Amino acid sequence: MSVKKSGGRPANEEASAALKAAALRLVRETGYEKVSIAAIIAEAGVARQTLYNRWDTKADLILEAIFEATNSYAAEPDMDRAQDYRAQLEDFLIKVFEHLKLDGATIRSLIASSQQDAKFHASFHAKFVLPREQMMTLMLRRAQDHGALSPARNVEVLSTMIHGAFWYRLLNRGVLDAAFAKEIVAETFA
Amino acid sequence: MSVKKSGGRPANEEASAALKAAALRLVRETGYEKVSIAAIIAEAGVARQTLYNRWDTKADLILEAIFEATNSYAAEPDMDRAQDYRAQLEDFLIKVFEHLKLDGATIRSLIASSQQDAKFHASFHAKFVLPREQMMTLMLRRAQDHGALSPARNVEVLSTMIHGAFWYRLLNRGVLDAAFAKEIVAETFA
DNA sequence: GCATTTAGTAGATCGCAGTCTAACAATCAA
DNA sequence: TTGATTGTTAGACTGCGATCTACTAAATGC
Repeated sequence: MSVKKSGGRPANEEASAALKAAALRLVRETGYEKVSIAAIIAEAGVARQTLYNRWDTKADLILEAIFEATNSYAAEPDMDRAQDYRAQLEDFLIKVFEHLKLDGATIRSLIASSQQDAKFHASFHAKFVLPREQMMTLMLRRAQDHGALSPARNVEVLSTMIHGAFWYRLLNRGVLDAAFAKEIVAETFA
Repeated sequence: MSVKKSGGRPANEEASAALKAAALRLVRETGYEKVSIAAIIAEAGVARQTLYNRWDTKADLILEAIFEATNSYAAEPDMDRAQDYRAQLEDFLIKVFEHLKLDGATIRSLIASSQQDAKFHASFHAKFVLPREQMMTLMLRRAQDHGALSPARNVEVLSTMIHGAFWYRLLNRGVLDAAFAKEIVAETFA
């Protein structure tokens, strides 16, 4: 994929980096909707078309910028505590909520954008949504395998309910804090 | 509120009705994003400003159109079955999912719009989201009061998880069918 | 060199939501 | 009847994301 046939001017990687950095800075500072393409390319010192050579939409650019900057937040949960599955889930949720304090508003906007553009939805779902959902399902399945969760429970549905709970709070500007994480865990293992 | 001080030309109620009808028809037929204000006012045979005299945004108009047309779908669940709380919740979810087959795409777009406009979010939340959430909480509390659900459960959190589950599926283009309703109910009463 | 290919630049253009303007219409109060 | 008030109309205008155009720049292979 993306095989170069022959020569041609090489893409300027600094331009991509500058665009991502500008986009990230401006979006965190000003908010997704208020940042214009004009502002991003001005800040990056790059032509409009150069941006559109690399990304199809504003949402694509900002997804990649956020994604690169925060990949670590989707990290595999701590395996040292594999003995306590409740605590593991709680830690995971608290870490996710912590990240959302910084980028929650932007992620809300990306979710919104994904509702308006099927191509972007596919990319957002594959890069962002699905991996987190699978990680959650995996954690629940492990808890189930070790007897911490009844074998009768449907871990996929449970994962959707947990994930859904904080999407719902995020999209409705509800509070996402450690107390909510605890409450979700309590209901999950009830 | 909305007290008229004196005279002035009375607002043409037919124009409002025509706008709502045009908006509803076009949105269901063509999709939220693809319908332009120009198309709506052309179909309604009304001036642009007349629309903006009544609604602040496209989202406001379409919310009201959808809301009026489908108020019945948020109806109180069947009280004849008050003896079986699991079945009551399942029926409720199945009814909601049934409605989403018709207007799910539009509601996804309204959720997206509400992420981009704080004023619209407040109105959407008050008119659409909160009533449904409260109805769910009420159903769960009744089940709890009658011993169908453990008194240890947190019904607000449970309600968020149930509601969140189908928001999550809706926003991620997942399947919303009777089987999913059954699965949610099973996990809730597990 | 020179043709070919791919990128970058600057700026015009398009489509659409939302605002503004100016003229006209319908109502009430005096 | 006249003035004040509010609504409707048609259309210009603004702002922004996205596309398109024409030109320039940097690489490759012969």
